[in-house]
Amino acid sequence: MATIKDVAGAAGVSVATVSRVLNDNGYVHEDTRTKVMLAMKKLNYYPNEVARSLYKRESRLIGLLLPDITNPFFPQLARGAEDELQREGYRLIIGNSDEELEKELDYLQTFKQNQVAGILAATNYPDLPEYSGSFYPVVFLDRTKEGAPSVFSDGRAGGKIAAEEMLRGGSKCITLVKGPDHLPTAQERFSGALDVLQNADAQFQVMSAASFSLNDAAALAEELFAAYPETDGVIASNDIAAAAVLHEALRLGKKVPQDIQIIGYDDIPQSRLLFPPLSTVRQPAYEMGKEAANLLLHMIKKEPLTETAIQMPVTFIKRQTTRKDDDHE
Amino acid sequence: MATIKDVAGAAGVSVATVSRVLNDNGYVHEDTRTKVMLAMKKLNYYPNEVARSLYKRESRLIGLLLPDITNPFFPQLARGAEDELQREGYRLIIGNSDEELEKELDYLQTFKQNQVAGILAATNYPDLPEYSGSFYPVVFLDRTKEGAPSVFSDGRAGGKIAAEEMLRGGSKCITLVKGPDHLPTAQERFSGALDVLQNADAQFQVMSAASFSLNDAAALAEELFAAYPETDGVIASNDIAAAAVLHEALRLGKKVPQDIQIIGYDDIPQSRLLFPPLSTVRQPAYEMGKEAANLLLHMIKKEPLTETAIQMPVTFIKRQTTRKDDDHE
DNA sequence: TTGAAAGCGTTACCAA
DNA sequence: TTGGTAACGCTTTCAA
Repeated sequence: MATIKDVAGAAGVSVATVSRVLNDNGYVHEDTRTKVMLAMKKLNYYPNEVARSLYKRESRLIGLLLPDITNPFFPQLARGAEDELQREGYRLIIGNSDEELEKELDYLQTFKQNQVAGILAATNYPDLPEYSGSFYPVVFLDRTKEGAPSVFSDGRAGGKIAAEEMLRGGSKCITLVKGPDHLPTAQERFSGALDVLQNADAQFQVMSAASFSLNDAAALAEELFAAYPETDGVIASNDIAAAAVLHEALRLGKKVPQDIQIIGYDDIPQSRLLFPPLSTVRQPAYEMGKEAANLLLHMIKKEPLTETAIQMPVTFIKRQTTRKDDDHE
Repeated sequence: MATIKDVAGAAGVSVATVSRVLNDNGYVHEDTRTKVMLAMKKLNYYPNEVARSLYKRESRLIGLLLPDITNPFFPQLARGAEDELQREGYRLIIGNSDEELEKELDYLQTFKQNQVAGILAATNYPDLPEYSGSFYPVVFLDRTKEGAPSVFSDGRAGGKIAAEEMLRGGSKCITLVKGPDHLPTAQERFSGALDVLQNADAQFQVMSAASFSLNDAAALAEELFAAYPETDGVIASNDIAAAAVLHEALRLGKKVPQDIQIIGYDDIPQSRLLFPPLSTVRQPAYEMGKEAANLLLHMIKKEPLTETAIQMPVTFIKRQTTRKDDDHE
């Protein structure tokens, strides 16, 4: 690979002037500029990012920390971030933590060692000192932290909407599925729904999901109908859980949405391909990724921030696992 | 962040000896080693990867090029690779090409500028000069290239299995969905199935899918039943398409698998949550990612390779969108 | 067994 | 408007 020296040699100038044309700063005569550009073209020169990073003490890499890219919600977040970052010349180093502290710390460590320009973190441990040190800017993604830059959606509102729609459809014996205790986002949507249900004229019960994994979702769905066979409405903790519940309901011969309504959360792409297509509360994952990337970009450029905590709106996607208003039995 | 100089200062030795203990090479007295280790601990020192990379002209970063992480098949590939690379201290820089040449070249370029140690590429353009230059080792993932290291699964066998199972279930009017023309993997599974169908006592027709996107899949499913209402078996190009077909079949009031059998391809995690759970041909995506990472690791270490083209086995996952042997109408 | 110093490819300061 | 050179943090000769 050609270096700046080669270019300087070929153009008959010093590396300093090559650097100047490269970065478009300082004075450089028009003639020598073209000479240099020609040489660069001829040698197919591209600057070594590693050398740049070393000098600048900052690379054009962004660390993206995710619980698990295998969960369909996160790839969208990642894509949103990537597409945004891309345009400014930043790339992503990705790390899946599996929600394990050790893995997370390990990734954080290597992010630092690679002099990342910033970090996008969907973490369960926002209070880690690693996130408050001023090594690099951090934006929390799908998570909040008091006073820290973050992008998330309105979980309480989402939970409320789900419960309201469930009631509107006329369910009288609702099972509310509570997501993993350690996930604040899961708790928020849960408590939003709980509030509504508690003040409503409907019977309801709560079940707890151990995780968002497929296996746990399937197990939960079975338990749910075993424990509460009279359930005629399920507010699931996310779309995966909802799919599992839908699956189990159909397996038991129930008609959806006539016998039982089901509402998911997230609106992952696959949800519309379920049958019946899943009614769900949509989080704008791709846009959240974009917003977070944007915020981070501003921080990296040390531009003043107007807002530091960006809350994205949540919307109800009415498909066919819920009934119409006038569809009550 | 503490540097090697700080450590040297604190330990009262030269940076050279710190480097020696760091890399565990060359002679260093036991006493001075402990002195140095103590200093490192005290200063919470971790070597700057960027500086290392610059000197070594190789970073501990691996470029991972994917069509689209949003397609559920790829996150698994990525996780497999990540988990394997992780153990040897390598991290992933990720790039989604959307199958666009320009984006791909752009990522390849920046991978090089970041001096990646190697590249894992799920590319449609394996013949690009970028892949044959000897800048960095490359392993093709889910793709083949004559004589080049690659990890893929046996598409023809997969297609055959799908067709055989379809026939075994007794379908007589089969629609075979052909995936995008530009995807060799899609063509292979297609031609495998085609071979079987052509030599069988069954009527069949072919439909072409423009892409693997959800929207196209949904549109295709509608067209399929409009064009071939008598279809009693669909061999889909992948699980997304199969989900769409299943969806449409149920919407039309068909019984699955009694009226129509459906077979997918890939076995993405969500497929078992469909109802009825999808019968499909499984590609071991996670393992493929692992194998590819492993192969690449060997190449990076310049270890001799026994095999360079690794073909992974494909298996039929019998769930409930296909009939039993004796289940014929 | 240790240290001095060159070099990896840039950028930026200071002189010219 | 240009060039020389120190510096970024590390590794690796080469000498001592």
